[in-house]
Amino acid sequence: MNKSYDPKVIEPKWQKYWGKNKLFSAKDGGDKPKYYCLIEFPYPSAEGLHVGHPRSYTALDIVARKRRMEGYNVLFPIGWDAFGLPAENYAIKTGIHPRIKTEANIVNFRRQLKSLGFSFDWDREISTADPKYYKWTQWIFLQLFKHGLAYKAKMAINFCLDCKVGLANEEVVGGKCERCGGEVVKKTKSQWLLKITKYADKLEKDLDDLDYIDRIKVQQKNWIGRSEGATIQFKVVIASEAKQSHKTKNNILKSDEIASAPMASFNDIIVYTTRPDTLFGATYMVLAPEHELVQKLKDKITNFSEVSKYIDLAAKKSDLERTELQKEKTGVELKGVRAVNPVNSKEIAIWISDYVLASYGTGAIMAVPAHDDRDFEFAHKFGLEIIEVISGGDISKSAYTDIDNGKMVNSDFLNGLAPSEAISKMTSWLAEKGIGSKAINYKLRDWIFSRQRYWGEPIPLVHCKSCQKEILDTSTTLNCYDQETWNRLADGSKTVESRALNPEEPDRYFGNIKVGGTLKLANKVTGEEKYFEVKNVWSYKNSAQLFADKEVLKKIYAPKSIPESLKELESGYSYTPDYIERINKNGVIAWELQMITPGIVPWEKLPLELPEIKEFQTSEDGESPLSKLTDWVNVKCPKCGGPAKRETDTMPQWAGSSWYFLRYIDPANSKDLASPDKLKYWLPVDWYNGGMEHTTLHLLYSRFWHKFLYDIGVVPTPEPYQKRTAHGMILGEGGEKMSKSRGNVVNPDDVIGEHGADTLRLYEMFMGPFDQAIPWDTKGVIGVKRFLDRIWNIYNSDLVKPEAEADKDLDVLVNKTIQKVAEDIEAMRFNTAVSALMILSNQIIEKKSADKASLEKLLILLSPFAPHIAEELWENMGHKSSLVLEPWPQADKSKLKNETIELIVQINGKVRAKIKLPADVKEAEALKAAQADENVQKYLTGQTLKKTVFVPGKLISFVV
RNA sequence: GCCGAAGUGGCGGAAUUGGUAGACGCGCACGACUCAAAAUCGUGUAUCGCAAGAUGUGAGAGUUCGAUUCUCUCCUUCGGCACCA
Repeated sequence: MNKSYDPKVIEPKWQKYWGKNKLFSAKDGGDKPKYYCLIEFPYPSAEGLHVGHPRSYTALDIVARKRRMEGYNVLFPIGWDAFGLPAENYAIKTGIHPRIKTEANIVNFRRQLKSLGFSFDWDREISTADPKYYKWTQWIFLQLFKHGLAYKAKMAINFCLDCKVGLANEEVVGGKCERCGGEVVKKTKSQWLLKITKYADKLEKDLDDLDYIDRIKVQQKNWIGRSEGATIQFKVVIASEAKQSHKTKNNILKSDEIASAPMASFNDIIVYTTRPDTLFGATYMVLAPEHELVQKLKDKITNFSEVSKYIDLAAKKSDLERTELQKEKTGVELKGVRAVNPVNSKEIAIWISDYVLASYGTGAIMAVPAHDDRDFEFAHKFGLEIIEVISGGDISKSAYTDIDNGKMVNSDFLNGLAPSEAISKMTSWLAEKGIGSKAINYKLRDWIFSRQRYWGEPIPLVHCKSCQKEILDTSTTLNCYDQETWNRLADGSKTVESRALNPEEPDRYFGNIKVGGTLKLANKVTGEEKYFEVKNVWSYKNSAQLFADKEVLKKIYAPKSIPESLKELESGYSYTPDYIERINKNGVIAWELQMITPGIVPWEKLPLELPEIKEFQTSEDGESPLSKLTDWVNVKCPKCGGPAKRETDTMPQWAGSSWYFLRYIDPANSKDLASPDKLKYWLPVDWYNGGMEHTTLHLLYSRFWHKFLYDIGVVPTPEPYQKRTAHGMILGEGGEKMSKSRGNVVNPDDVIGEHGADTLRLYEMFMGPFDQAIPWDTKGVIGVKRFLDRIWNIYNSDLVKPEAEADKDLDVLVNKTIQKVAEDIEAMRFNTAVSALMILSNQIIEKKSADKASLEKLLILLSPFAPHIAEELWENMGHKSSLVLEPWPQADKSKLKNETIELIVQINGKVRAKIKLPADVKEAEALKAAQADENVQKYLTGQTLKKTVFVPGKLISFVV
């Protein structure tokens, strides 16, 4: 009677049954506690489902099914991340519209997912390419735009010369075009960017309270790359030819010399450093080649042609070259100008080099070759001075970068301190003197958000020349004469204060500010300009008292809202004492500004649908295919009614997936992206599982969007996902990545066809630790199928006779299994959970008998993993209602221990005997029994017993 | 270079308040069934040894009655970032 069961019959039967009876529908409310399980919705590719999908989906399907049995109202939804490049590339090749192809792929994916028996709520299915859906993607973008978090800037992007198409970073593989293998060059284009950097601190800090696996937290933290340090101001002076030629090593300037130096103060160079303690060791400074001051100092630099040549060379290097050629440092000294180290008035050289990045910090560094590896290498190559300021290393061999050891030397008032102490002492010294301040920097960059592609959400904006002209003509200009002020003001979308910035020259930063007016901010150093709408203006004196007294504040600002800066103060932020003092002395003007881009007008009639086109190829000059549709592009400006043009860029694939989990909550809502009540009920997502590859992309992006939506009051929680786990990749049979070209792709359809969905599900859970990459093993699949066949035979043959009486040992094992399976599911140790089920079934087979209750419990425990066979056998046992509705079993704590145990007897740490004893045996009895053992006696006779160790229920250890 | 994870049979892997190393599965060997094969079932399966026994969790040291588990040093593999000052 050893039959194998036929999944082809029972699996479709139960899939139909579950669907018809809506057993997996989530209710928007009710008495049950809610539980939101989420998997990353798939991109419906032409290849169909990959075996990797079921790994993640089965795992959370198990959790969802367990939660339902535990009495939760579970939301476990599914949808389609339907915009994306492959469908568009296919369209370019074949002329078939991406929508047609994508819809066909979705049909295939839906069939495949249904054939796996996942307990999705299919009534909430969504697709990001559906205009009813992307209406809200566009709406969120417009909110970002209106809050100054979306802006356009000129950027160098990747561009494939063969395909004549702009590429995303993800589409560049090894410096070549992913599609055609052609050469990729940098091309400067105007791009939309989202200001994710504004959320850098929150994205980092809030990770602490989340239940994300450590790897994810660490990776996101690294990516955000927060570092604490200080900015330090260096004055720039003109160097005499004589001083230059002597390569003066100890040229200390007198204070009047600095004051009378011919350079204006706004040509200070500000550097960012994490090691202000080493300031006495700064022997030169380095600017990024792109640093604006290089151009500004053009007339003063005596070797400008050489400098200019270097800048051109650096600009031509691709990212690849710039990192590949990092072995050898290059650079050019700016002759004719020198910087002054503010701590000791020492005159030092200024260099430019491409090892300093324009995009990080201030684009300028102080070089401390004795205590920084890169500076050390650079100083050695160009023969620059190296001064040791921390003892403990050997700076003749390498830079000493240890921050935890060593003592400050050659550093005047820092001498003798530990570096960490020196950092805080130097930082406060700099602040006191007004030549530096504490600063925080992030590696995170703004998110390049536009694609010159067709198959994505159109960006709902209009470019209007007349609106632009109006703003340019009517705006008040505010000039910034130094970079620091610019940096403080030009951030946008926050409150900025005037006067207090520079109490001595208040008018210099003051403009004619009106609510609703437009403010033009002009950087007089670089020529850069930015425009702001003035949202609010306040003026007040003696504000320090106001900060402290909330009631007074309310009176004064009753009709208006409290400015953001004051709110921050209330919630624990603080200003430095000298800053408060300056406010007291001078009073303060505060403006709430919002960055705007002149001439760009939101298109509010959403959705802005993708127009139909026939040519999907990006144009010669890298413009979106949409730009060729003149009828669509030319519109009336929604603001002034004049002639205007649409934005033709589309959003990247990451847009739709940044908020999809919100739409599942209320998928048919046409008034809101989801109703506030339902959002309040379902959020946050309780458990989200996905791939590690999305840690710094989708996961970070969607946290950013969610935090923004929280700030504007759309969603009720500051974080979208409470718990995030990640699955490992499934590799091909040889341990290599599965790919079409290697021919090692396993198609889930084939596995299901041969062995059934339950086998595929169970195998993927059993194959190894869930979070690790693991190769596919066809033989392993067979092993799991054998297990299911054995299960089938337990219930369908005379192999096992159901007994009325429960066997005591079996009862203990059943209870142990209940506990083990439950714990393992929560900890995602699915492999050992399956193993526990195998042990239980093997035991039943060995005993050739089992009671009804035990047989039922085995089916319930198996059902989240292999739901079809479990339902079928459940029905065969005579049950009328679905197994899905059964409660999850609880282990009987009194039945977790066997009555007899094998006590291990060790002598000097070596196992010498195993004796059967009652589980609750006392030490004295155990000792007697152990000493009575023949083998033990052999080792004990003639020895003196030094010590015995007794571990109840486990072992007894003799030391002789 | 920095950050992170991990090294256990022929293979995937079990084993956490430190207490029988190798659960479970694959593979392999032998046996049963069969004319035969497949499937299935049974037995065995870390290494050396006939055995008693000894050795054994990347390497080396340490703590301990006892270490895959804790500490230190080193090696290797994988993943992420990569001149981030």
